[in-house]
Amino acid sequence: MSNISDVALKANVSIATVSRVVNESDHKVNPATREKVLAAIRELDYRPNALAKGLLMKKTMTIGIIIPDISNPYYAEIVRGIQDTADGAGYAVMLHNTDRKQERIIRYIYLLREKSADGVIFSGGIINEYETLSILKELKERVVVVGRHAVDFPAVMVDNMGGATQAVQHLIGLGRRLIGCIAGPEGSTTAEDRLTGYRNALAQNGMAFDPRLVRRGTWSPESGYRLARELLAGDPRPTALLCANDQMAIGAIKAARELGLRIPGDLSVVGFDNVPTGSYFDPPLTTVEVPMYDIGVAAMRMLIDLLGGGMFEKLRLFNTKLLVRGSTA
Amino acid sequence: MSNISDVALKANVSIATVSRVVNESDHKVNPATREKVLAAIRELDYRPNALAKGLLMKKTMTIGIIIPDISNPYYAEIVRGIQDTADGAGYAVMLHNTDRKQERIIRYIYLLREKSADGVIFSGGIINEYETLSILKELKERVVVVGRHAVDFPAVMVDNMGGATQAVQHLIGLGRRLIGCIAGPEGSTTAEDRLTGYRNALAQNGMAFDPRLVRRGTWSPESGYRLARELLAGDPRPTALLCANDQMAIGAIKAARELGLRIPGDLSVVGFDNVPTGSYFDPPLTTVEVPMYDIGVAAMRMLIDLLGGGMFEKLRLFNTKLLVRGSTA
DNA sequence: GGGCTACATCGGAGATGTTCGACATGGGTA
DNA sequence: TACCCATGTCGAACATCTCCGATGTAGCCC
Repeated sequence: MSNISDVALKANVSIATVSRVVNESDHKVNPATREKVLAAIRELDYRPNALAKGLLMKKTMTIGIIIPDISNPYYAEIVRGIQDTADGAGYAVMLHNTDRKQERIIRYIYLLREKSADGVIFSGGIINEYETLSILKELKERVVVVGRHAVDFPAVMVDNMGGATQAVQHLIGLGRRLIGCIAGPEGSTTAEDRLTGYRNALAQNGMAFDPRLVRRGTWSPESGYRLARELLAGDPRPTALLCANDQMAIGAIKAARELGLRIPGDLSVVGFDNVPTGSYFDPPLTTVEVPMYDIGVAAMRMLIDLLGGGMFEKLRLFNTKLLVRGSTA
Repeated sequence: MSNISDVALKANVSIATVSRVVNESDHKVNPATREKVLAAIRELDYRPNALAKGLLMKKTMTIGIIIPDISNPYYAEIVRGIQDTADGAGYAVMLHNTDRKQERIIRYIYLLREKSADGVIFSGGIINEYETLSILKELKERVVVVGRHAVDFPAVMVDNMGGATQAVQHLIGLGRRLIGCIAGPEGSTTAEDRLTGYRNALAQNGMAFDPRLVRRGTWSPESGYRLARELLAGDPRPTALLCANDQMAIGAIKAARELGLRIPGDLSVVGFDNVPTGSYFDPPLTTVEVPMYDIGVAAMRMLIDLLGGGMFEKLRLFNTKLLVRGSTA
């Protein structure tokens, strides 16, 4: 690969002149010279070496994303929003999956530091997250967080509590009284908030919280299926189910069907997130819409502002929206 | 952030010695000195700067992935396989979405060059791909391709043709004679191969290919839905449908349901890929399984071998497997 | 015991590719 | 002649690795 001095040699000018042409720093360069340089660049197919540039400028135009799992459509959609925005602003993206393992989170944070990433977008917490995330502090104000976290970074959040409350309210409005919940895993703030929203709605309606109606899954369809079978075989048997995400709701519906229960008649089910395929189910899945893509966009915008150094809104809260479809009645 | 000379200063040794300790190059360093250096490193929380290292060594331990769209679960699963393997070998991953736009493909290739990525995994072709991909040649043998492509790189391929043929064979075996096809978009070799497999199966059974039974979608559920409505309203009306991926199959099933058709009775539907939620549908989706995760793993392994410089298998073909579930009978 | 050799250990300096401020040059104008 | 503006050149700096040479010491032979 040719470098800047190859270009300088070929164009018969100095290295600095080439640099000026490439960076269009100031137009203090003779048009004829500029043309010579551009011709040499074309001929050698020269591109400036980003490593050298980054080393000198202390800016790499690269950001890191740390999430639990890209094969989870929830995160895939957020990442897509981040990437489109990053790309538009000239940033490249490094992606890391943690599976919520503390060891990996820490490792990736250090890796991103070594690679001089300009900033990091982090999502998907773990239990003892404070000590873990404080490592991120070393990146000095270069972090945006998606979701509620133990450390105070600029954040994009979702009103998970409100969404869950609204969903349960909807079920109560339909006359359901035995409302079960397939919650997310412990340690996930998203899971906690949705569960809290569920409890709040019960409380607001003077209904008792019954732990026998609650199970904790892992976000996967399999876990939703398994736990729904448990709940539906138990006593009391719920007549409605709030699932902490669509994947588990999908699993739950399958379980109900296998047990001969009609949906929504015998069992109403609400999911969460509004993944693309939810509306294609039979019955179409009632769900709490979370604008994943927009969340990604907002997170990246916030990071760009942060890197820009000016003032900006340190917190962006997204509201959810209940989408009533066929799985509840 | 502290650098190597800070460490050298603190440990009272030369930069070279610190480097030797950090890289454990050879044990030609006094244990006492090593301990001093390690202590300084711990104290300053020093990490070598990957930019400087990469610049010098001409190796960044970073690879690029260029795919159409990470929010497509098919690619998300492949990417997950790539990343797990890359991570295990110490490689970081930069991700780029092209939406199959030539302009973006080219831009990302150049970007990866600028950033000195050690290698690239490419998937998701476009029409005039030869000229586009020949740019990749400049990366000089540092590319692994997923799927059939116009340029000869080491490749991981899927027997899409065989899979489609087997699926149609299955439908014919069930007594279906009017078999429609919702194919993928033009320009995608995956789409072409699956369509060819469909035609081959018809030919092998002495059945005529009827273009009225074929439509081309965009892989999305929406397109599957829309095109299925077209096909099912047309004449002749198909009694079975091969869809080029699960997403479109899901859309097609919804369309059929809305038209009052029973599945699989009135219409048998086969998808392709085996996305995780397919088995949770009602009826569970018969599909051609493509081992996406393993494909990602194989592609990354191949790239690692390629970067290693030794000999290795330049082509890896994955067979598909028909998963007969409830959507066909 | 002295001198030489060999080896273990460590330091110096160059090289990687880039940007940019400081400085040089050259021609034109007052 | 002096000065100024438009261009172009030079060299430092970024952080790292590695070759090569320097230093010191121990062992060995005479």
